[in-house]
Formats: sequence, C-alpha cells, structure tokens
Amino acid sequence: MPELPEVETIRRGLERRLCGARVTRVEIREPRLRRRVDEAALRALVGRRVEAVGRRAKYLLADVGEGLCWLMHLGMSGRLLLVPSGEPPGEHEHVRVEFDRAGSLRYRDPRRFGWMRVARVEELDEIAGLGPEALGAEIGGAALRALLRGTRRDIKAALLDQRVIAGIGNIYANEILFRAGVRPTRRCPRLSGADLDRIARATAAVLGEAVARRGTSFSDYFDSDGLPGTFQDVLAVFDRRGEPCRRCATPIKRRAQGGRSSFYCPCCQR
DNA sequence: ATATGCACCTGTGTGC
DNA sequence: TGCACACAGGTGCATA
Repeated sequence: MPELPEVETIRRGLERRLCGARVTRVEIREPRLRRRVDEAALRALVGRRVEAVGRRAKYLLADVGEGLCWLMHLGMSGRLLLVPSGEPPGEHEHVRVEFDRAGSLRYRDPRRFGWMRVARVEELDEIAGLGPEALGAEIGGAALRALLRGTRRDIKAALLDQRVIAGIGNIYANEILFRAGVRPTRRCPRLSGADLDRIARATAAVLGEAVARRGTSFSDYFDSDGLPGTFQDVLAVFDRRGEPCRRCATPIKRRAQGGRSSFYCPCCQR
C-alpha cells in the first residue's frame, strides 16, 4: 500500500509522538510476516528510548540508541497506528509496542507482506542496495539519464525498480508519467533529454504534492493517527480507467505491464 | 540484462 | 445468495 509519501506521512506522525518515549512492553501476536519476526530481538527493545524516526524510501527506521535501529517495511497492506494503551487489539494486529508516555503502537497488516526487525546500523543491508531517494536529493534530467544508462527496459519498470530510484510505487509511477507526458511503455534509451527533464521535474512535483497532501487514501491507507490523505482527490490517471482525462477528456486507458496496472492518457502521453 | 510468471496473503468487487 | 475470478499501494525468486 504505502509508497514514499505515505511512509513519510507515517514517519512524521511517529516522530511527533514517539521521540523520547521509552518502550515498556512488546507483544508479538503473529510472528509470521513476510519474514518471520525475531521475537527475542524485538522484545529486547524494552527499556530503550526512541531517539529519532527516519525514513529511507519505503522503509521506516526508528533509532533506538547505541547503534541499534528498528526497521519496518509496510508491504502492501501494513499500517502503523498510535492508540491509547489498553485499546483492545483489532483484526490482523500482529505486533503491539507499548510506550511509557506515547500510548501504544499497533502494527496491523492483513496480507502480511510487511515485516520488521532490529538491526545494528552498520548491517542494514536491506537498504544498502537502494538507489537515490526519489524525493529529496534533487534528481534532474541529467542525473536521471545517468541512472538509466545501459538499460533498455520501459520507463515504468525503471521507475518502479528501487535499485534505480527508491520510493516510487505503482500509483506515483503512473502519475509521474502522466505529468511528464510520457507513455509508460516508452523504452528508456528512446527518451529525449526533454523527456527526461520532464520526468525528473514531474517526480519532484508529484511526490512533493503527495507528501503535502499526506498520501493517497483510495481504499485503505491511513496514517498513524488514523487520518486519510487527500492525494486521491487529484489523481490524474491511477485507477481512472475509462474516466475522462482531466486535461483533454480522452478516456484513460489501462494495460497490464510487468504484471501491474498502468494507466495513461493515450492523447496526452506519447 | 530483462521479461515473465509466480509466490507470499487476505479482502473486495465483479459478473454469472 | 453463492461462487469463481480478477485484482490490490510490494518485493523477491526461479526460469527462459
């Protein structure tokens, strides 16, 4: 479910409430996530204080001091919710972590594609292979060209490849390519300098606006306070098959690409 | 190198 | 109403 803007929104919520709070209890109700939760390692968080909450692409990293990091990935359906202590567990609530003064953090994930683990900062190999942040470091057309050098695949697949550029998922890949006026099926080597410039600018604009709107809640994403985002109100193409393009009124098309849905305007995107 | 298919799971919406 | 099927925000592996 969550791409960079949703994870960033959750990060801000957790940072506001969890920084300085101490873990008092860890309960693992279902350790069989995408990767089995190391229960002993997670329980060893008890007594530690959250010093900072960071993000790398779609990963959340809570700094718990002494070079230790609590790493979380939300997969497709993962949610982190801060609730008052004593709140009874909801469905698919696999992990709950109690804090001394921040209430209770609940990890809920019906599909269990997410996971979490505690790691030493120097052994975070999961995030070592990620490409540059899609939002943050200013990636211009020239930088994008360098990142795509040598690949002949289509631009949509490249944008979704976290080793090329990190943080973009299926919603925002579609939205970025609409804003750039580029068909998702265009091959990377055939993109002009102007195309790459527009894609780079669209990436910053779309992700920036999505963060400002606190993410996309088109079915079941909510932030750590249970609030929806509002980017679904301005989606140009994603999940809009058959609906009129907001620019030219041509019906939006959908086609499967690499096993995922691509949405595009056949008139505005070439 | 890369495309495809599948696997991991549950939930929801569709058409019959 | 039930049932079968397609599809869902992500990743990672095996195979061609």
